[in-house]
Amino acid sequence: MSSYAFNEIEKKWQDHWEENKTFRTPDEVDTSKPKFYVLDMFPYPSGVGLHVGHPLGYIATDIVARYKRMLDTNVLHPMGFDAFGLPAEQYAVEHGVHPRITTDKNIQNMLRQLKRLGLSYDWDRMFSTTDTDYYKWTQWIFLKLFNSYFDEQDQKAKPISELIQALTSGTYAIDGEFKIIAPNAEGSRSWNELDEKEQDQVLANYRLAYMAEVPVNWCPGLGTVLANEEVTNEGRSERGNFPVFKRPLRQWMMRITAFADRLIDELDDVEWPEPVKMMQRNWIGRSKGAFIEFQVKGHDQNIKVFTTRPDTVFGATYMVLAPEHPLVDQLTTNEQKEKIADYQTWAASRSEIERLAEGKEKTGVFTGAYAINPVNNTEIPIWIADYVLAGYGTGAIMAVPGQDERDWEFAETFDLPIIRTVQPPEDFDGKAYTGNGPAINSDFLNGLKIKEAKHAAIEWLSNNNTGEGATNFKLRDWLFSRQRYWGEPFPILHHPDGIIKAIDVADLPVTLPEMEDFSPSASEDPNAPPVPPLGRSDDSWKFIEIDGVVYARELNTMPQWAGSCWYYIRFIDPQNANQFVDPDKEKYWLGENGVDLYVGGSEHAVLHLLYSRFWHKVLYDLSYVTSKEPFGRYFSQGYIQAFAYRDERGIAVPADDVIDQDGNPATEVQDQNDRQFSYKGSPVTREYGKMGKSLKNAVSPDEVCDQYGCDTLRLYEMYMGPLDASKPWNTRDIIGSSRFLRRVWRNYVDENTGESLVVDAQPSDDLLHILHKTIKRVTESMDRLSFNTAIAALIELNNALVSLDKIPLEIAKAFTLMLAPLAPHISEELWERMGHSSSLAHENWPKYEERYVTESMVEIAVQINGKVRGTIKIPVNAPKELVLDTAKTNDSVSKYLEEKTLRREIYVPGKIVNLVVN
RNA sequence: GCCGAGGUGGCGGAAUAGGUAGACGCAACGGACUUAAAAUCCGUUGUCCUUUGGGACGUGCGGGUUCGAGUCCCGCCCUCGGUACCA
Repeated sequence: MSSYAFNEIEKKWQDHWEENKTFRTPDEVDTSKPKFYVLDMFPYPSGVGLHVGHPLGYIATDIVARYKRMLDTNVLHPMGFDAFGLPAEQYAVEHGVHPRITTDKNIQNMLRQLKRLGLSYDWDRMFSTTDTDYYKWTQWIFLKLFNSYFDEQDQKAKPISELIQALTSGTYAIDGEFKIIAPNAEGSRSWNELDEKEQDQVLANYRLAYMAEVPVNWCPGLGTVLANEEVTNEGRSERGNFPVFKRPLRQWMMRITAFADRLIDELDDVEWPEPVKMMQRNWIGRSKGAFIEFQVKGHDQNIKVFTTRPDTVFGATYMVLAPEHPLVDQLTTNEQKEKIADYQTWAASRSEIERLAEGKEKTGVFTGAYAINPVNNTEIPIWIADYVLAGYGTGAIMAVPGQDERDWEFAETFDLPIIRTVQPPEDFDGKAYTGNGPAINSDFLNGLKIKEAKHAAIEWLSNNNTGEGATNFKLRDWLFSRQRYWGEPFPILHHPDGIIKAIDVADLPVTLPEMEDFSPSASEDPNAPPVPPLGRSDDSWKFIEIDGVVYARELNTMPQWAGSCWYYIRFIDPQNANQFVDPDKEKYWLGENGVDLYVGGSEHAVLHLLYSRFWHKVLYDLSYVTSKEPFGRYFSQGYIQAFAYRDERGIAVPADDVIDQDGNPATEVQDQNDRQFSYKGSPVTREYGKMGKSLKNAVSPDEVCDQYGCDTLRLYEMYMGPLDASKPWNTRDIIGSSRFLRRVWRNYVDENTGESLVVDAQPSDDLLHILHKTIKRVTESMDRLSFNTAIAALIELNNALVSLDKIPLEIAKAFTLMLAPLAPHISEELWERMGHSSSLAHENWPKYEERYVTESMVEIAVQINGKVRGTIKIPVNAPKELVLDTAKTNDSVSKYLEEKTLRREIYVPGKIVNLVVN
């Protein structure tokens, strides 16, 4: 017997690849050859290991890597672990086990699972973001950011030393808010007049990594900041139900907003799915408009607003400040104080999503103060309302109900005046009119179209010193610190007088201290200063004496994003102890376009990809990398979804143990409609969602490998549908991929004798046609990552071989090579059995010959009035007249032409004939 | 709410420039082989009507453009991803 023994075969070839380092990309490659850098989003090593959803992208990139190697390309295909993160830390808090122990254990398990899938990674390049050798360089990059500023003139990052130089030499002066202004400006001071602390404040306003007070969800009961999604509607923590307060905290920030224009504009240069580019553009949210200053009646202060519609300024009938706006307290009149304070408290407890939701009841409170509209000196009331967010624009708006729907709703609710300043069309019967039209009720703007009116308004405002044209972004600076233990420590020291000192590059890495208790310090007092876990570390770590000054270490850590922001660079040169990457290697592997193919889940479409691009651009400006963009081509994969079941209490139960009314396992009847499901005798309800731990519907790749082998698993996952679509896991369908491979095996190997069925004989002409058409189909499918259709083509070719007693060598070889990227183990085995002594990993991909791909006759459909009534076979190059005659005289067509008038004849060569009659 | 994607047989999906809807696989049904079962091989399989020939309908719902629409346009419904501290 010599049936398809996938267990032995897969073990044999995985060992072979490992022993021979088949997929090792040497440190020095032949750089005259083209390169292909294909990368996965590396996983977080979770305790439950991989489920079958994880490898979806990994299998796809592996196929590409193997395919590219067969096209004589240098391939870089690495893998690692994004191993800082909350679960290991949470486990440490609860069980006192050091996160490193948990993390290492999980990595070992996931590594075993990944290797079992036959993925052709260069494992010698593997690392984790938690390796000190790696995070040393994460800290190094952080220092580059800290020591850089954004030069507005040149639109690029530069070393802050250049700015200091310019300041010292008196090129600029400093204003009262520690911002740089023209020299000798009124009320300015020169840099050299400032003390060290003041100078530090100036630089903080320009560094790309800086500290600032920002409002966050502070949960003193947990001693940490929470994500919006971790806060309940009642304003309490999901975990533990502690109260949560919106409170300003001094946090590390990244000045990503400085790069907003480039992050939008340079998207044009990358080959990414258009929807992802769209999401990034919308996220950055560039809008052109104007800042306008409104004087407050009886106060010195002005209120600055951003508006995209400066043309409607005559229609500004009231103003709205965000409840958190710093001027609210000063402006509010005594009678209104209590109401305002109540409203502020209420608004602080609401999530941003709730606050922006349209269609809900508008809420707000009058401050009692009035502003003066600069264009007509009208007094307009100042309100606060939660539909204005502190973080967007200036946190204040001029409300123009005539041209803005939300303002109209608000004005109606509170009976505020509405003035139209754009003439709606006569048949317009809506409320706010946002369309185009001539300006009305607008003095010097009257009659102008929106675009002209905007220009005119901005010109008037600048001439009168009450405003200026401006571009505003929705994008906010990136909040970069976390109150956690299991993250990269900041290479930062705090001087007792508040000055921030960067640790010397030579003293990197700053390693995490050993600790027993990893929890942050909780408190009942919402105003108590936060004490992150590192605050519990030994004083010998927390304090460091330099030149007689005792500095305190920064106690926050970096977010998980930090490690994943640049790992694609480190893979190029992972062991380099002297540099974050060797410049020559970087130049070859990233080149002009960066990573050649990056595959990952669409949930990363905005944040991770945006943060990475930002860091990359800084490194590019500082001449550390050669490509403007990190990822030249990006592909979003879909999710594997699965059915999940909940009991009467709404708790998810293990999907594996759910049965239907006839006792069948639920997983076998999931696509039938008339099933009632139960778990341990009690009825359960069914839902559908992303496979994972929380829904208890995860399927481990180990199970499938045990039962069918990983070649089958690989094929099944790719055959489920297009890579970018989400699709349901259906265990029952796996058998189809398994049958295909067994059928392949039997075409090559006599199961009774073990003899090869491959013979060196001339294939029939028919078979050559099928072969070459298949090569064409598979090659084209591979090039567009359409592996499901590549597999379908191979199945068809294989089915055509089933009826043969022996298969010709030419066909057998080409078929094996095409199957190899998809199902590499069985392919290597068959290749060896055809007499080859080395791996097929670097064999040449088959090429098709045009003469076998084209047919002499083609079948086309004949339509009458757009309905197919028959088909005809015609020579490929038949002249139109002949085709139309053949069509009209065809038996099943001609009867539709009787007693009718032929009005029109359409012939699309090779496709269709359509005869229009009546 | 906002931004983005999707909806095609009993199920997963195919149809790359608007041109024969349902390739390929699963399930189901019929047959061959077998003492039997499994495995394997051959065939049928969108729905409805029809005696055969065939006909009508059909890509979430409602409209539209076109000789021709799964594909393009307008309006709706539902599902999924993101919404900045999950990453």
